[in-house]
Amino acid sequence: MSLVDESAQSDRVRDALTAAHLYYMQDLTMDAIAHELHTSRSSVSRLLSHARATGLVDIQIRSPLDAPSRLELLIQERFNITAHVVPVPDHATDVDRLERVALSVARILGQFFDSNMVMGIAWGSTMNAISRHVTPKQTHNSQIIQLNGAGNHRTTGLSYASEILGRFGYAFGAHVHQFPVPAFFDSPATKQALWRERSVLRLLEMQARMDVALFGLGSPFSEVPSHVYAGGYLEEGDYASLSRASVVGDVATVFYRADGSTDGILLNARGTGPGFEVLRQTPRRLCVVSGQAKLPSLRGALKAELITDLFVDESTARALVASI
Amino acid sequence: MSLVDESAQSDRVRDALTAAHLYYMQDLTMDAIAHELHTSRSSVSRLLSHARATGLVDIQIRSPLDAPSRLELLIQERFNITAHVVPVPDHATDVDRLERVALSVARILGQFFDSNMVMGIAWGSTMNAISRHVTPKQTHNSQIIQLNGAGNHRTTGLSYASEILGRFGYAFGAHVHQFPVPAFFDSPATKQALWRERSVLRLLEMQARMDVALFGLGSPFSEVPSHVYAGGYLEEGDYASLSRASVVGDVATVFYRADGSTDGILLNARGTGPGFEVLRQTPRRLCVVSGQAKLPSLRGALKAELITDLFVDESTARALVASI
DNA sequence: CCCCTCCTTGCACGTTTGTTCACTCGGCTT
DNA sequence: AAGCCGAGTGAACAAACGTGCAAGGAGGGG
Repeated sequence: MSLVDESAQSDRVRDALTAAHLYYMQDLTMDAIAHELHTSRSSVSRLLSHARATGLVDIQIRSPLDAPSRLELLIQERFNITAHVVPVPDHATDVDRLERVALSVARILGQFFDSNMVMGIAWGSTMNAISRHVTPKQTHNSQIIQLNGAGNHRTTGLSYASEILGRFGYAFGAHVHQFPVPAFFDSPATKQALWRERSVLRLLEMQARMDVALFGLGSPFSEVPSHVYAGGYLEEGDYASLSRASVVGDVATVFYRADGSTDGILLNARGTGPGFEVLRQTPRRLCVVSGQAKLPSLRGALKAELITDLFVDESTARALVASI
Repeated sequence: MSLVDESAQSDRVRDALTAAHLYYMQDLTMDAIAHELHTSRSSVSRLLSHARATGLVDIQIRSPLDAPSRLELLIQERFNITAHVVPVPDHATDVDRLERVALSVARILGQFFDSNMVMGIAWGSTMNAISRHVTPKQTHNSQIIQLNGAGNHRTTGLSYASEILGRFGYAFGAHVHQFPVPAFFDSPATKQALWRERSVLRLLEMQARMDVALFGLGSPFSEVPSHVYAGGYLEEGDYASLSRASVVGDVATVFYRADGSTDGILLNARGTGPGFEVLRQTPRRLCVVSGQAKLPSLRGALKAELITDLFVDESTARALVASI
């Protein structure tokens, strides 16, 4: 980028800031702003879009604390976590549902992440959807780390996962640390060997002291399988083994049962995600769920105490509390 | 308010919250929201207005830190305070100017005030303008206290000042503590006597430990005199005395000279505002200035180190840094 | 030096939003 | 019991807004 571009850039930012001020603080119309800024109304409209898209304008919704929705209260009481229920009409399709929850999360994420923090991020269709909408927020000295490997026997998986991570990193101005290993090793021994490599150890150490974790849930046996299950990461035998072990879901390729337990699930010895004892040390663990298909998986994750903040669509939330 | 009204109220708030979510987080159109909420588009428009007006939706503008305006930087460097420059076109009238600065301050004030805080507030045309626009924000156990008396020889001044204070108190859900004394006593002895009353002492103690002070500036000898000077609070002789003492302005009826000094200004023995040594103990001291007429007054207040955060219109800001 | 490309601009149009007005529906009074 | 009052509603209109498009301009490469 040339010097000229740079100063044009900062001009643009300054104009956007001024426009935002005039629009959101002083309630001028875009017309009036256009006049003050000596440009056209359309340009002001675009400036304001830009200001919103780049996080110069930050719009938050704050419940008066005494009025979180009934559902949020119920979930809070029953599971001792903070719930953020996303209103989605009951007749919405699962795709809509995911998209709308993801959009909401993307907008609110900045409230959980700040300078000098480390955020761990999984990958999958939910994370992908979120990543495409994250509202930027400038931070310093913050890190985004990949929670689990993404390669399979066909590709190194780098592009998909790294695109996702990259978008988060870009939005927050954070360093991105990829985890260049397969999602599942073919043999536990290989994993153990790699887990002694210094480059991997460095990453594991960062995981151990991260401030925020962001993840969706996998649900291997629902009709709408998650990315891991559709993408060729697992084979027939693996499925059978998961089924035998009564697995109901996974978080970052670590599988668990309905009661939240993980002991004796063979596949976990080959998976690359952080063990739950590591995850549970993380102060804030944001879980994003949409669609009732993930309900069993969600129940298990709650049992395992993996979640501190749950983002969930309204009807799934209702189902969660309905079914004692 | 009846029980029915109350629940209708909370229904309204819940709807407003949902609408705000759908509009600001999920980018639906009002039409779509109307459909989901089973109401008309107009109602949604009103719901959203309501949500904004009551602070359910909070819109902030955050400079990327590396790009505060040139003016803000200059002021910061030269006076060691935080400046918030409000963009106002140069050809605006002084009334416009005041109104627009006040609106901006009203919108941003919530960022400086929170639960369990004590905020001291002066009164005058600036405060009046701000009070008519404050965006509500619910707080608990917070207090608003009046910085100086408001009576004159004709009225007790309670209604004017208490309307102002009342609006702030209502917006923040804060207790309001009025200061039922005249702006200036006729004799210093009366002031000293009252200053030993327990009710007054209680107020002075609160002033001494307030967290935020909010005030405008008076400028006795400019063409556009402030409320105190127009309202019959002072008499001919007082003016002469101020003039002899080279007074350039006042903060909450405490007068000062261009160099920030107050010693030997007789009127201060009869005024009721907090002494500067008290004010300077307050962690955040927000000063709102609009119009170049107040420039000398502003310079004096800066010399006296009364200000930690300055809100000022663009052209006055420019004049402030231009003139060295 | 010219041309090509990419980015930005303002206009024109269609869409979205704010607001006025007439109306309805409880609650309270006479 | 009738009637009045105020709050809230949707329809209709007017204002404000977003966006596709063609034109213009700056930068880089041939």
